[in-house]
Amino acid sequence: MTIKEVCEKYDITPDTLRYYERVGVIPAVTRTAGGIRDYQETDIAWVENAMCFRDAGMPVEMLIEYVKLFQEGDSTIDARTNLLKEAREMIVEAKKKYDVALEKLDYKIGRYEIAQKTGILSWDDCEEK
Amino acid sequence: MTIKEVCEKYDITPDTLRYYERVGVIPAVTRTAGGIRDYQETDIAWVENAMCFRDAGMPVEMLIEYVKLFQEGDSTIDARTNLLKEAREMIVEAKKKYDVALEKLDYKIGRYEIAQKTGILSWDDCEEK
DNA sequence: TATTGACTTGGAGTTAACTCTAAGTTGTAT
DNA sequence: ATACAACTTAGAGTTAACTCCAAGTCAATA
Repeated sequence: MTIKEVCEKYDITPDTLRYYERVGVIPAVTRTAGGIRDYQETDIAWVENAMCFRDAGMPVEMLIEYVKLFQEGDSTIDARTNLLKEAREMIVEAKKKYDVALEKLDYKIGRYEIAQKTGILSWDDCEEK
Repeated sequence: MTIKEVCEKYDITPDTLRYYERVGVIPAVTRTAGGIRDYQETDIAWVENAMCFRDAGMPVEMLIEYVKLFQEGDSTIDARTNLLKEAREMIVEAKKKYDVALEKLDYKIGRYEIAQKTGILSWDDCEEK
């Protein structure tokens, strides 16, 4: 699979894909004899993982660390497990914050929808729930 | 309430608080005769809102836009409602991605915990669920 | 075989969101 | 009254994560 095809499949730019490889967010991608990237199953799986965790707000630094440990082999299983658990905690905490914001938003939106009918706000926009 | 007290209460730096005020993420804060910030209830509510939405990944630009509309008065109720709904959508979408990552992580962690017992990985680290 | 368009690299530039610095002011404690 | 910590501003600097650029190489087509 060419870089272009991977980009289209995952809606990502070639620059970002090359950047991920360069800094180590994903391991070195398979190349053709001429040196052109030719993504195999495994390369694509790494891309998918990277994007998934980036989308969940995990820092690039953390993904680089994981790939580095992975490449060092089985002796890093403990370290990798810890890293994954740390990542899990980060995501769980972030989700909590998203829920708080969502609750606040829903409250505000409810208020605003009432205000839209009357054309005026009969309450303090900054009030806390 | 002094800037320091607000910082301690919300675990934020004075620089960030001043930055938020400067760019308009929150409206101008109440001052003492000498020009020193003296946060009132309302000022603090704005800070709390700003932090809540920033924690949920809302861009500073969006908060600035909201405050700007708020200061323009009741004629912007529709615009503000739309902004809030857009924000809601962003958060809902982000949460979905967090859930996908969490599922992937839990699967991996489960695998790794088995591997920790044996000391080796008998599976491909990159496999997809 | 010549052209054309996609690919390559190293390195510089951009953007969002802070974070720091310098120079000066305020307010509290001796 | 004087020190001294905490506050003020404008503006510069930093960091993370891309994003772009220039100069060159590869590969499919006329």
